[in-house]
Amino acid sequence: MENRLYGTIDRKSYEPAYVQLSNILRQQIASGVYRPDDKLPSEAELCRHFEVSPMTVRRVINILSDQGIVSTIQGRGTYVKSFELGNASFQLDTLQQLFKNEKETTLKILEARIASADASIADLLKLKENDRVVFIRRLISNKNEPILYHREYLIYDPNRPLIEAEMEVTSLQGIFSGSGKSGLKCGEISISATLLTDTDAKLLSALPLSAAIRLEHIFYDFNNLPVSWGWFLCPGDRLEFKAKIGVTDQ
Amino acid sequence: MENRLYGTIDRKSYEPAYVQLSNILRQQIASGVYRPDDKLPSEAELCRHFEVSPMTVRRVINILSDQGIVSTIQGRGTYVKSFELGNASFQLDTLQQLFKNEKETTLKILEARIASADASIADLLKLKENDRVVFIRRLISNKNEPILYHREYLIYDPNRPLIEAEMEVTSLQGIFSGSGKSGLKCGEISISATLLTDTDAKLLSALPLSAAIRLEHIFYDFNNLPVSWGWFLCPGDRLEFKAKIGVTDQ
DNA sequence: AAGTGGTCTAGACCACTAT
DNA sequence: TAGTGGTCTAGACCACTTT
Repeated sequence: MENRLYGTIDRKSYEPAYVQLSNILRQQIASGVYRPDDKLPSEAELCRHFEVSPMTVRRVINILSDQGIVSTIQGRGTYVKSFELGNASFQLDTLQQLFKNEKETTLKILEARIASADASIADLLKLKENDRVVFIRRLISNKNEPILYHREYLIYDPNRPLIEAEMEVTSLQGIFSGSGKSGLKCGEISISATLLTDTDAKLLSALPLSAAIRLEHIFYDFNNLPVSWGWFLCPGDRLEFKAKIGVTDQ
Repeated sequence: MENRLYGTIDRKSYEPAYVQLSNILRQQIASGVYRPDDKLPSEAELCRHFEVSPMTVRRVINILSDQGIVSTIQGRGTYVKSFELGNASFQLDTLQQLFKNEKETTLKILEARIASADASIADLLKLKENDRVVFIRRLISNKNEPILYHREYLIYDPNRPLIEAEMEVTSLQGIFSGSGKSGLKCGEISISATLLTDTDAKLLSALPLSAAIRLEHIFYDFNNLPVSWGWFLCPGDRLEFKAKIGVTDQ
């Protein structure tokens, strides 16, 4: 094959060799030196040209493979992938970043009380009907514009002081850190679209009959028991979740 | 420290040592042997106990770190992380899977014609106003229920036969593979909530004034020029994007 | 000084694919 | 048989943190 290898690794750089090499290859793919379905040079060739050990090249290929940029076939070679829509991933850290500017983001507890579980909540939290639950409503605003409205049902734990601690919460993490003193292990979140009710729209200073993103969540403790169920509402125009896809030459 | 290490690696297993070890550690974390903020045994200890080389242990720690389960601090140790909401990621492969059952999923081209770009489209696709673009409307249905309505504006390329090839497309990938014969390099996608217009609602057999997920996309070729801009609409109740978060003991 | 994570080497052996 | 990716070793050296 013709030699399309170029670039060298600066051993004096603070950047590790594997970072440099993966950047070199990613840029060559992004700039079209290697096109989708092209075969990359073999690992042995990469070792020789860039004067690194097999393990280092292996690491680089794994990184590119994890990023969905190349795929490997044992015995055949490493090939450039064309991007797939399904690889796009939306990160919730957009939400998290709301809380970075603490002074601009405020969290207000609208309501916090002990209630009794109706059939659907009992089912979700694996309780009996009429068992006690904690019901909390929160409003999160940025620069005095309400952005998120959160409703949550928590397993009631008489040993846990609940409301006081919540008042100071200024991070999204903090909202849930109080839930269940044994700690949360995992959870599921789903995203959907919904129509705001009149009362919800008023709370969020949104127009009646406007659309909103709904983020529903359920969290489990280390005994795999549900601890919290609830959902966030966010008016369609106040928050945007973005995803990048494909190779970027940064 | 007390010795909480247990489990062994089966060298005869078809599963590589690094997979076995990362599963062992993940399960111990999931089952509460190591709790959030706990320190894992040092890499040297793991080497000794599981009788593997430092590189193998390193690889395992990197995997767990990539999965957001542990974090490492040089000179101090490896610690179990409590899960962060911001780590949740929604994958679009939910969409992709629609097309897995080819017989149940159909794609209908509602319209495909050459149009002239208005100001906003010219701006997005980096054209001049009134330049020619290809406008396509598609309806994607599952078991005869419409699920996605797609509108797309493509750079017009007189050398490319457009419509014929599109008719046979039965994958989400295929929708875009025709766009720009030089191939697509990357793109951006954003997700938001919107209200369906009356005509859109009719097309999607949805109630008027119902909410929908809107996925807007723009794709670029290897010259970093925009090739395609458009959006999908999906009624709020027909498709759900889910994310898992935290440690799962699978 | 001792312990920790982080990078890297120069090989070995294996499984798979092509010819 | 030769070439490819995949796993793994048994060290080395470095940077950082703790004591």
